[in-house]
Amino acid sequence: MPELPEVEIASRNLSAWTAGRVIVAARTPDLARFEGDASDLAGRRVNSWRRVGKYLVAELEGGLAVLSHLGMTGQWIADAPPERAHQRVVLVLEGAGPQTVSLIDPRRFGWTWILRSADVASHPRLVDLGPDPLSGDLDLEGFQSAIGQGKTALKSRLMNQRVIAGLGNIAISEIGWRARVHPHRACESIGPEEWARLWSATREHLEYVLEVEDGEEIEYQSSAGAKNPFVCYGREGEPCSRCPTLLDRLTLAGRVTFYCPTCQEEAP
DNA sequence: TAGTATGTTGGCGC
DNA sequence: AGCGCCAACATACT
Repeated sequence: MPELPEVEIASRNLSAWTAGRVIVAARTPDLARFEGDASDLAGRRVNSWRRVGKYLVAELEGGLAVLSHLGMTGQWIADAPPERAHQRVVLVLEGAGPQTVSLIDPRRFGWTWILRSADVASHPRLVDLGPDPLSGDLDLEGFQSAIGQGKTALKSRLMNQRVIAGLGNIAISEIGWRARVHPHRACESIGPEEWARLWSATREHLEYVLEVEDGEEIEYQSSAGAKNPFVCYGREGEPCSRCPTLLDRLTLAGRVTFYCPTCQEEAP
């Protein structure tokens, strides 16, 4: 599930659960997609967690860091019961507060790395990431210049983590619909007002999802009984909430995008 | 059973 | 060089 907002929530939760506390032991019930030596974590105090695009970074005392990516289905939760399925990494903590935090990842697309803090910024997964749309640094001008003016489809640029870091397949549908810009549009054809709408839509989408998904355990849309919180994603065949048109779907780069054929015209 | 899934990498052809 | 497309990774759910 995780796109930028879910990873941001995970970062805040992990910080609240573990900052200032000592890791007694680290267990890796499933070593898939884990690099480094888990035993290096024992005895280290957690200084902080932060988010970089869709990555989580924990800084530990002594210049060690944990880098974590949630893949498609990963989430960190506190005090997972031992019988909880799909636990891939478990950090056991000392003192008051949750006794463990666990990476739960049914589909096992997530990754965890143990590395030196000094090597985080140059890690191959992080070194080429584009600007983060939630960082205070990025504004409309920076957003537009990051995406650029080529012939490439808007969706491709927004999905490319080297262009802008953190947006995912859901965000692309939501941003396009909110901004009333078709995902197939060549970036060079997008006008100033549309750029302004795209940037506002990006911020509004991210802030909206941060609000609705805030909590200790993120609910996947695919899980039984989960309500679709999105304005457009997953709503093929439902009426657009701005006009009577039924929302449609298209595939680009192997991923489905939902859109309104009336509000989001294919040609400028 | 087949189809689908919120991510990323790497190969191929253009 | 950069893109579109595809397959791969591994699993759960409908």
